[in-house]
Amino acid sequence: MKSEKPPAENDFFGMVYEVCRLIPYGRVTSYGAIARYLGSGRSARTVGWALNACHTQPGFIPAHRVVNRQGLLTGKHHFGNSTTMEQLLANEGVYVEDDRVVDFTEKFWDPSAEIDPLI
DNA sequence: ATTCTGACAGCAA
DNA sequence: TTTGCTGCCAGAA
Repeated sequence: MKSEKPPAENDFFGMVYEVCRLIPYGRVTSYGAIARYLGSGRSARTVGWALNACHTQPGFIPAHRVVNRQGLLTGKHHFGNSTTMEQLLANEGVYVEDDRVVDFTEKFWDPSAEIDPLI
C-alpha cells in the first residue's frame, strides 16, 4: 500500500482539526495554543494553514473559535463573509468589537492546560 | 527541484 | 515602547 493516509494522531492537520472540535462552546483559543498542544509551539502558521483547509474535512470545524493571540479575528475573511466569524462567535456569547474578542483572556481556552491535567 | 506565501508567534535591536 | 526578522509546516507556481 502506498500513499496510505496516516491517522489523525500522526497528521499535523488532523490534530489541528481535532483540537478545534475540542474547543468548548463559547470559548476561543489561539493558533499558538494549538501549535503548542501539538508539540510545536512555533508552528502557529501551520495551524492557520490547516484551518484554511478545514473545509476539506468532513463535519463542522469550529474554526471561528480560533483567533490569534491578540484575540483578533484575523481569519474572518475566510468564512465567506467578513462578518460570518463574528456572527458565529456572537451566537455563542463571544462578542467581538473592532475585530477583537471581548474579554479574550476570559474566553481563552488552552487545550494543553485543560486537556492535559498538569496536577 | 527550488522559491514564496500563508487564518502566527517569539525574540532581538 | 515599537519595529522587523526568523522559525515552523504544508501547498502552489
